Amino acid sequence: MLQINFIRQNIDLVKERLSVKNFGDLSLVDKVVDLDEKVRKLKAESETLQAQMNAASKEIGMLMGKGDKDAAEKKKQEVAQEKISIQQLSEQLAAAEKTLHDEIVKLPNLPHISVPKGKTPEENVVVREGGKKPTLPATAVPHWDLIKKYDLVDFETGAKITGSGFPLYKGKGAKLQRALIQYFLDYNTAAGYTEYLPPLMVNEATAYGTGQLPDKEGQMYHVTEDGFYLIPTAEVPVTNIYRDEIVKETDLPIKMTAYTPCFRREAGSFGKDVRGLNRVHQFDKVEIIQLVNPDNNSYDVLENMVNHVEKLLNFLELPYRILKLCGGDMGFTSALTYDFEVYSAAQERWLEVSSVSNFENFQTNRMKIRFKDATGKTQLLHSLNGSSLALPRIVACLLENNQTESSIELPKVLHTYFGSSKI
RNA sequence: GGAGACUUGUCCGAGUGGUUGAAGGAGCACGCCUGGAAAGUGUGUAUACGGGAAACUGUAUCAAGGGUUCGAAUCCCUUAGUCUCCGCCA
Repeated sequence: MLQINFIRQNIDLVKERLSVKNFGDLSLVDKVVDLDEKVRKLKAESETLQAQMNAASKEIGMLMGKGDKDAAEKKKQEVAQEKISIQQLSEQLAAAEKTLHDEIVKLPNLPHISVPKGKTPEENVVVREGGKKPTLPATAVPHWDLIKKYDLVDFETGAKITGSGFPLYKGKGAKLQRALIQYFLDYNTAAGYTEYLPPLMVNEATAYGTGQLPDKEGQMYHVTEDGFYLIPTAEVPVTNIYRDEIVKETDLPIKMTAYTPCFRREAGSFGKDVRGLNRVHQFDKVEIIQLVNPDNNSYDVLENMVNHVEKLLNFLELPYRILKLCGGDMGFTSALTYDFEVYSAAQERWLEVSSVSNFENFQTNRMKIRFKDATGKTQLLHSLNGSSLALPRIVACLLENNQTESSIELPKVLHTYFGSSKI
């Protein structure tokens, strides 16, 4: 959520930045400013009346204390009149505040100054590429065939148990998941991230905090009986750990990592993109999250996280590229996003495996995650997060890119974790 | 799932309708004391929003929401959470 004070003081800048994100309705900015003015006016009126009433009530209390019942009764009558107008005014105020809030949450985060203009994914900018695309044997096949050949994932039985898009990992396929999760977590904790294992279902307030509600409601599985949502990413429960908290400046930065399954309805998606492990309803992911002091440049932290994920891909010996997303392709809450894609050699296409973003204070404003600075002032933190990494597409690439006639050769870092150098 | 107890500031803990944003203590910060420290001692120590150049000031907040009342931390209702016992269960 953007800060209303900031909008009020930077109307033109806000509009200009929103246009980079191709935000359609710039008049919403004016609307929000008008609503804010209305709220403030009503608030001033209402509080003045309230102050009068509080003073009168105190007087009555004092009169009662002195035993002057008649005077107290008289005062009561007077106050009773005022009470009605206070009620009316506070109803108006509450309605105005709700309207303001409903409108302001529709405004997406402002993109960072360096975000390229653009509407479609084609306009994302390739920052750099790394790794080497392999030369595959003539007999090379996509991962969904390799999965069958080595009996790693049973999609059909997964569909029988739950539905399509719920893979059942099996044997070495299951073990590879475990090995990757373990490796990613070890790699992250070695870099100073604290490991968490959060609840996989969250309540409404939590889903709202990271911005999944209200606009991405359809993306999440909803347990209506209890009002819970299955998490679409560890970002949701983990960032909310600090919701409504004021932390000490000396505790910063807060670095957290978590492995969780992720659940996504992906309503309406189908076709060749969703074959095999390319897009599923349940998948495993390890996430990294940082809450940092906004006075230190949080974009340095973003670069740092990008380098962290990039090194991981180097260790996995996968060919990758890093994209800086254009305004139109960025998420609602993000100020700057880098996507990581790995090259799936048999499918001959790039697959997104990580998305690293700086949200500045957009999420923390919603969640009221703050710290006390040196002067004793409370300030919002900046939040950042990224995947390190999402497993299914990594697995797809590991399988495809490392296939030989009779085996799949795993990168060295996984040998100990997997207990073997090949499948 | 059933029965009961409870939920106050950073923490502990008073407080059953009236100058209570909230006693007291601990912690923390600053000062005094000290050669230095401990002890002692003094002062200060929530958040949000609004007004004001500032000093300061108004409103709200005692789990959350609603109600009764001129007035609620205190009374009533609803919800959530914690604990204890029973049931069930990995």
